[in-house]
Amino acid sequence: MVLPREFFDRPSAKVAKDLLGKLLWRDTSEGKCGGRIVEVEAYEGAKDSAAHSYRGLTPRNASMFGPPGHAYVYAIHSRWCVNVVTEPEGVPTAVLIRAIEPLSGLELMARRRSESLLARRARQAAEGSGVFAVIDQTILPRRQRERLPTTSLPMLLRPRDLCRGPARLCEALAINRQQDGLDLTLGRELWIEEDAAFKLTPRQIARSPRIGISTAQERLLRFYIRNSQFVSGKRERI
DNA sequence: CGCCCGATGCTCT
DNA sequence: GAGCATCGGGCGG
Repeated sequence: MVLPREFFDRPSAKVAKDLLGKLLWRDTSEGKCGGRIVEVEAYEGAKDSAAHSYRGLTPRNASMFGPPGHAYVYAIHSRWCVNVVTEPEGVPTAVLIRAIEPLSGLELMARRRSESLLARRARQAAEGSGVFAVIDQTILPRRQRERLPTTSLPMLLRPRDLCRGPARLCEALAINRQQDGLDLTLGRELWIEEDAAFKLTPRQIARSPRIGISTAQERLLRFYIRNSQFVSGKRERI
C-alpha cells in the first residue's frame, strides 16, 4: 500500500520514526529499484535552528512550505539529498531520508553509483584538481605510488555502500532537483510503501543527535534501525 | 579502524 | 564571500 497523505500530515518526529522499515521505491525509464528505510532525520521548521526553513521561505526550501507527502530535494556539496515534507501546508517541516537497505534493482543502483564515481574521478583528472590525475593514460590517485587503486570500485559498490548516506541514496536512485516537489502519494516515479510483513519493536529503534549539523545538537531527531548494517554514521557496537 | 582534508557548486547574506 | 543536513581518499595507529 502506498503511504497516503495523512501519514505525512503529522509531527515530523513521529513521521520519521514511523518511516523506519517502510519501502522506498523509485521507477524510471531505466527500471525499478528500492529498499527498506533504515535511517531518517526530522527537521522541525521554525522552531529548529538546524532546519533549512528556520529563517523562512526561500527559493531553495519552498517545497518544505508546501503540502505534506511531497519531496524536498536540495543540493549540498554538489550532491543531492531527499526529504519528505510533513505536517500541514505552511508548516515547513520534513524528514531527511539518510539510508535504505537496498532490496531490489541492485545492479541498476550499482551502475548509477559507479558511473557517478567514475565521472567525478575523470573530471578531477581532466581539471588537474583533487586526488585523481591521468597517469599512463589511466585515472589514478595523484599520489599513488604503486599505481594500483587502493579503493576499488567493487569495494565501494558492495550492497552495503550503495545507499548508506543521503547523497549516495540519491545517486543510486537517480534523484535530483527534478524530483523536488514531486508528490510521493501517487505511486509513480517515487513513493513509499507499507511492508505489512515487517515489524519493528521499540527496542529495535534507536535515536541520536542528527549528523553533520552544528546547531541544535542536543535534539535527538535522528532515528535508525539499531541492528542494521545499512545505516550511515556511527552505530553502537552490536 | 578513526581522523583529517579537499572537492565542488549552489544558496543566501 | 561564506557556509553547507556529504563523500571518498590518504594516512596513522
